[in-house]
Amino acid sequence: MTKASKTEYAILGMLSIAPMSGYDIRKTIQSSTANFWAESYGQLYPALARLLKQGLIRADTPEDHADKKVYHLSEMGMDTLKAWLLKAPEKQMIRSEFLLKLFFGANIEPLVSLDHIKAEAYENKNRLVAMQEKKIKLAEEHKDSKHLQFWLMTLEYGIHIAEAKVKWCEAMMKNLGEK
Amino acid sequence: MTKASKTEYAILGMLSIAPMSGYDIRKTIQSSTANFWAESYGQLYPALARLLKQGLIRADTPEDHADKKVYHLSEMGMDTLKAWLLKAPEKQMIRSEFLLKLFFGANIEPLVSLDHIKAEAYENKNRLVAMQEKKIKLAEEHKDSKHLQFWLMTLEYGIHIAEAKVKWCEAMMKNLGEK
DNA sequence: TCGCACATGTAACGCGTTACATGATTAC
DNA sequence: GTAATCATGTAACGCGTTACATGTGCGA
Repeated sequence: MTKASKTEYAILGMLSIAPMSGYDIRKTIQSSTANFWAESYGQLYPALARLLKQGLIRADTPEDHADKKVYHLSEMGMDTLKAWLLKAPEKQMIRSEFLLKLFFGANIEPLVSLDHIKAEAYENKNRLVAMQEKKIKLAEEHKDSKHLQFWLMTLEYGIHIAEAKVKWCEAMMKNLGEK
Repeated sequence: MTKASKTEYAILGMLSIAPMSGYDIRKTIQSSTANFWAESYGQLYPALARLLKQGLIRADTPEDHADKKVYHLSEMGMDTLKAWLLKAPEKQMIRSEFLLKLFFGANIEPLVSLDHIKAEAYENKNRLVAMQEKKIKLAEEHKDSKHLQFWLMTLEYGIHIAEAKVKWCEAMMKNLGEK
C-alpha cells in the first residue's frame, strides 16, 4: 500500500460495512461521508484494482449480472484496515478561498465582504437543517447497527462546525454592518 | 491567469499589504494565514515568474542586495486582485482522515477512537490559546492598519471553529466513556 | 422508446508537496 | 568560524478531478 493515498483505506472501510460494487462504494461515500471525505471514479477504480492485486479484497460476480463486481474484504484486508485505524490520523491542511478573500478585504468595499459572509451564513444554515434531518433518519434506519454511534458522531461534528460558522457569520455581520 | 490555481491571487493579495520578496511572502503567509492557507516554494516562485510575465507585478532589486527581488503590485495587478475579491469564493472539499477513521470506528476498540478524540481536543485547546494570544498581539501591532479588522475576523473564525471542535470532543468523550 | 440510474474503466491535466541544489548574510 | 536565517529556484512525484468512452437494466 502506498504511503500517502488514503483512498485504499476509505475503500477498505466501506467494505467493512458491507460488500459492494465500485459504483456502490462511490454512492455510499457521497451519501454518508460527503461532509468530510470524497472520492472520484478516477481514484476509485484504480485503487480497487490495486487492492485486489494485493489480496486485500476479493471480487464476486453475480450470475445474473456478468458485468458487475461485488467486492468484499479479505482477512488481510480487515487486518490492514484495523492497523490503519489504530494509527493517529494525519493533519491535512485546508485551503479556504473564502477566508483568503476576507483576509484581503481592506482592498475593496466592506459590503462585498459582507455579502460573502451572508452567503456563508446562508449555506451553513441550510447544511445545518440537512444534517439535523439526516441525524433522525440515520438513527431510525440503523438503530440496531454497531456503526450507528460512530456515524452519529461524525454527523454531530459537522453540526457543531456549521453552528460555529453561523455564529461567527452573525457576529461578523454586526461587526461590518456597524461601520 | 489560469483558472483554478489561487496561488497567484494569494501572492497579489500579500503584495497589496506591502512590497515583498518571494521569501517574505512565504513567511508572511505562514505567520498570518497558516490556519487556512499555505504555499510552498514549489508553487510560489513559478507563480511569481508568471505574474511578472503578465505584468501584474514588478520587481525591484535593492542596490545592496543584488540577488534579492522585491516585488510590488502593478496597477493591473491591483485590478486583477480586486476583480477576484469581488467574485464569490469557491467551495473546496476538505478531507479529514480523523473523521474517516471515526466513521469506521465500529471495527476497533472504542478506546482507540477515544484516544484520537482526546488528541484532537488537546491540539485544538493549544491552537485556541495560540490564537487568543495572537489576537492581542495583532491588535497591538497593527492598531492603525486598515487591514486589522479583516485579519481579526479570520482569526476569530479559527477561534470559533476550534472552540466548537473542543466542545464536540468533550461531548464525544462522554458519549464513548459511558459505554 | 426514451431517459435515467446502474456500472466500469482510462487519459489528460493541473495542483501542490518534497527534496534537491546553491549560495549570501547575519548573529553569536 | 559556524550555525541559522535569508534567498531563489528546479525536478520529480503523486494525488485527485474532469472528461471521455462504453455499455446494460429498468421503469414510465
